[in-house]
Amino acid sequence: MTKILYVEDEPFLGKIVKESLESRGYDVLMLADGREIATHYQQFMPDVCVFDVMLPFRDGYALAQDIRQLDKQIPILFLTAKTQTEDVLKGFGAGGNDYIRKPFSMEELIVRIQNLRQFAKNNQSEITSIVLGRYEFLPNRYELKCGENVKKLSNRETELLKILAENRNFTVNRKDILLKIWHDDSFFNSRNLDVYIARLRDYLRQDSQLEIMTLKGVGYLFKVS
Amino acid sequence: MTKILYVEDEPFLGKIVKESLESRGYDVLMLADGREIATHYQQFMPDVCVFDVMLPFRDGYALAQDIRQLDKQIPILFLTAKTQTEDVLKGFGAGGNDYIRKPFSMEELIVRIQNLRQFAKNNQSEITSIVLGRYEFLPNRYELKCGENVKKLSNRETELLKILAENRNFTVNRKDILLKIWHDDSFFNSRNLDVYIARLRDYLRQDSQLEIMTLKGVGYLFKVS
DNA sequence: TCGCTTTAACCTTAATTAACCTTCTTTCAG
DNA sequence: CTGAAAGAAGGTTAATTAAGGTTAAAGCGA
Repeated sequence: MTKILYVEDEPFLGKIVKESLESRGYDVLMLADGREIATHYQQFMPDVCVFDVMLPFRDGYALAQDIRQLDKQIPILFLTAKTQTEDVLKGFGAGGNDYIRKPFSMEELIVRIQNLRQFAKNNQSEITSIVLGRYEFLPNRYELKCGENVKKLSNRETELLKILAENRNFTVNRKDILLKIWHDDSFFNSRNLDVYIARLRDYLRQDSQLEIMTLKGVGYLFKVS
Repeated sequence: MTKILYVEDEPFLGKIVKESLESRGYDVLMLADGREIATHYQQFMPDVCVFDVMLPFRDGYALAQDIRQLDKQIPILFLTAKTQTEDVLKGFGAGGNDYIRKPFSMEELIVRIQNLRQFAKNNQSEITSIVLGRYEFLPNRYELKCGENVKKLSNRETELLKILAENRNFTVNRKDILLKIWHDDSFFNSRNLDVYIARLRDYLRQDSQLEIMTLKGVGYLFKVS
């Protein structure tokens, strides 16, 4: 079931859109404004975000930037009455992935949501197993297998390895990891991350082809040949 | 360099769009119709497709279906004067990933192309390799190979060698390097660059054909025969 | 109490700063 | 016009600092 986080301040339109999406099998959380967006995001864990641009307190662009701090992948779609090209540019600049001008048809909204969703899915399609050299990582089961040997991973270990494995052969910023796992990049959490990196390196020592490489001042690169 | 396969039958509009994209550094192949699309696709190997919908012989939707036979991943963007929602639906149904209504602004087209490109990029890690004389440089792996010998490079070393290698046999300004790596060309960072240049020279000493030549007051020239 | 997470202490390595050396370039006396 | 002196630009190597690694011990919540 695809979950949609929808922020819309016009209650009448919001109600129609929400019900319309729900009638097609989407699970929709609608907010009237974007205060506390991060909290709602982390609790609801949506698959797609749909933001009206003009909102009280904080506009849709600001919300998109907040969400992008937490998740680089999740599709964000803007919905707005603004028709100026520069608004569209601003939307993409803020990390949005699509931009629909009001008035729009529900059909178009749905097809664009599906499109974004499918696109994003290719990046991380319900990962139940990731092969890492001689190892097999089962994030949903909190397990790391190496042949017959099954190592149980803790929650933090799994979260971290999941981020690294999803971005294998790409660099991941320290800051992004900290925000994603600890929701805060203070000094202590930073040292905390070091501890978990050391543990994962230890667990992955069986295959010399695997390497969690440090990029000082930047982050990590999990090399999987 | 991003390659765009653009099919447009209105020569006047086509010319403007093509030149506009080219002026921004895109490599554009424009076709006036979609006959032979598969051949052109396979020869040109574009990164993004942009199709007008109404075309002689075969419409944009049909072209999209053809392309999808060959490549499930490549982003396809439709460009059309049609404003009916059902056309948009048809576009997505045919395997398109975005749909812009004419008239559109070049800025919006470009930002939507960039967005699609970035999205698609996440799906495949491209391992690039630059051959430098007897060495092989793998910037994404932070490695410099010389035969069997693999030297791990640090973040700064890699960033610098990447700039030099990408511009091999061309001069690179000191200032550009400083701004790109250190985001600031103050005295200290300038001396910092000297230190890293010395290191790279040391690492590359195995092949006397390679030379990082100093152009005093200008920058460097990485000579690779 | 057990297992995980956090804090802490001490160690290692990359990045920066510093010190001193070399080489180009400019300039000005001859 | 020539060529040494002076200064700027950069080279080289070493020292320092800051980022992160490692291991152990202390919290802390079922």
